[in-house]
Amino acid sequence: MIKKAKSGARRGRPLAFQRDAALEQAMRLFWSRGYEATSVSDLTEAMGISPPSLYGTFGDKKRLFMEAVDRYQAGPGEFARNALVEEPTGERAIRRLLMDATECFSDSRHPWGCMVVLAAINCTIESRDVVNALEGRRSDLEHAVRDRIYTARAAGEIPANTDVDALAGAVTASLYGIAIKARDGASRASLRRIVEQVMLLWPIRSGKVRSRA
Amino acid sequence: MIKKAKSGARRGRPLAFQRDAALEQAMRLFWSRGYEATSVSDLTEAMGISPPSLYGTFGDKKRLFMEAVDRYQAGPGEFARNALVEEPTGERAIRRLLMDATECFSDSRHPWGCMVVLAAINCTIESRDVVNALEGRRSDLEHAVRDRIYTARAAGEIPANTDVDALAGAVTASLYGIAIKARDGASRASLRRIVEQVMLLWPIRSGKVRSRA
DNA sequence: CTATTTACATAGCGAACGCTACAGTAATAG
DNA sequence: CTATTACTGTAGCGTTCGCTATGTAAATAG
Repeated sequence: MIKKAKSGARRGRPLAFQRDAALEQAMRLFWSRGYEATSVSDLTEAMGISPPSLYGTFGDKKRLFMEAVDRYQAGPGEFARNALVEEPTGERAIRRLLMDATECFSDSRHPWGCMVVLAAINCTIESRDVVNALEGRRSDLEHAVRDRIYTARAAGEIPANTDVDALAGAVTASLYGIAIKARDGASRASLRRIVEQVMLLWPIRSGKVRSRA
Repeated sequence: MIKKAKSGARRGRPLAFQRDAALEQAMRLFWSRGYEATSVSDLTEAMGISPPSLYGTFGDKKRLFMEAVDRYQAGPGEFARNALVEEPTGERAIRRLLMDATECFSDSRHPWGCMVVLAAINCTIESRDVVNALEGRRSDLEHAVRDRIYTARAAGEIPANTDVDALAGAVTASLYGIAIKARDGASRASLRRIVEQVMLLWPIRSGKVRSRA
């Protein structure tokens, strides 16, 4: 087992690879293929290290995946938290969430789609931990979206009788659907137009929920 | 190799199992776990047959999966085509599509979510055929939804300047998102409310696209 | 220097993968 | 009956899976 040192000169032979760069490659592989479809030999090859180095540095395949998910959410997936926190109104926050998701999910510089949505859909029972972990991340997002819309309603931005849960559900469902469409190769322009369409759901302030024609 | 006979008395030893019932079990397994995460031994156990019987009757794992997808679309997934064909107006067709999808995807009598959306997300490169096949099915659905909305627009049900592609994209993205939420265990009631929310996107007839508040 | 610590490289573990060879069994054809 | 055809059960093929035992190399500690 390879131990970690906090700082200064570490006792033994130093790592012959950059931990961050190797983790980045693992993230990309897990992102594009998913947890179980990415084999340890796929990983070692992409990371440029041997199996004992992988296990010594990252524990095992499962912990490497979890760390890759953390890296995803702190890196390419950072847009979600930013959008919900940095925008002054609920509408701008949700619009930016969906628009930035569209940009990220269709960025040609990395795999298409959302790692949190797509990386652990098809798993055997042995990988239940991983499935539950990503399910938890999705649940966290849904709660954050709901909270942001509640805040907007409390601020009087939308009618008091707005069904916040349903609106948040529609927003996150759209996000998941956009992730799948991006994975399928949908153009960025088409995804943007979908976002514009979804944003028409945002309630008007007049206090009356729009009814059907 | 086991050959097929069209009718009448077949020459050799008869099948010791019901082909349809075995295929049904295979469909359920592929539906709940996905293509690669379902092993041939999982399949033979659930189908109650031995590997040579599976290979003799269905070809190989890939062809069995394809046939299971056909069975899914002709059975539990039949709602999609029905909704688009049987309803008199575009709005009722889309509403029924999403509502029936919600019922199907959260039906406790079979696996949650949509097989076409979820059964081949995480695959290795060797299963590219399977991935492309499901991608094609999704593309077919999107075209059908688009066509149905075009028809509605041509019939004057919605404004002539409606962005049909974007609307169809939003509908199918919602459908995919609902599939993922159902897989995650979302309640049927919450999904229904999401559908109601999404249906607020349906354009009004007055000829003026709704603007934001 | 030696001792200790840590990481690397090779090589391979047991198990599961998709799939099939082989022998036997149950039907029809004549 | 025998011959032919078709399916079944057992047993195992070669490969890959996640993971690790073993021995060596490269750093610090004293």
